[in-house]
Amino acid sequence: MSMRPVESEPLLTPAEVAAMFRVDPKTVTRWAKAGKLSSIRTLGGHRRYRESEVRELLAGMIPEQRAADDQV
Amino acid sequence: MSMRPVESEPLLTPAEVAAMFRVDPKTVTRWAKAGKLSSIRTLGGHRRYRESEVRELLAGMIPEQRAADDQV
DNA sequence: TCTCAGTAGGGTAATTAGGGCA
DNA sequence: GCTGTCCTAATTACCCTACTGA
Repeated sequence: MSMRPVESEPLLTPAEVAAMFRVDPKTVTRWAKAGKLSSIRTLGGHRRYRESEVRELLAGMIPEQRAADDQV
Repeated sequence: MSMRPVESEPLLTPAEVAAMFRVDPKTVTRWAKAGKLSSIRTLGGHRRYRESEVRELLAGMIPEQRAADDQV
C-alpha cells in the first residue's frame, strides 16, 4: 500500500498544550475562545493546536504576549 | 489518547516556588521582576518558572558560616 | 460494537497581577 | 534594600454532565 506524502502541520491536543504551559486544559480552551491562540476543530468539535504557534508563544515571540511582558 | 511525546520544560507555579523557598508568592514575583529569576508567561499574564533553575538556586543557598568555611 | 480517557459546556472557588503601604 | 500584607481586577483551577475519538 502506498501513502502519498500529504504535508500536514503537527497538531497538539489540549492536554499537550496545557502541559507545556503548566496550566489546566480548560485554560487552553479559554485562550482559543478569546482568540489568543488559533485552533483547528475536529468534525466532532474538539480543538487541535498548531505546534509551531504554541512554541512561538512559549518563547514569547508573539505580539499579544509581548504586550503582557512589556510591563515588566 | 496517545499523548505523543512533546518535549517541553517542566514549569512551576508561583505558589510552588514560594513554598520551596518558604516565602510569599509575591516575593517570588519580585525576584522575577528584578531579573533574579527568569519567568515564562501564560497567555493571561501569569508567571511560570523553570523547575531546573529553581532547583539550582535552592542548591546555591549556602548558610553564612559555611560560605566562610568554603574559602579555606 | 464496546470501552474509556479526553474534551466541551457551564458554573463556582482559588491564585495571581498590580499598586501602594508598613 | 527586602519582605509581608491589604486591596481590586483579572486569570486560572476545580466541580459537574454529556459527547467525542482512538
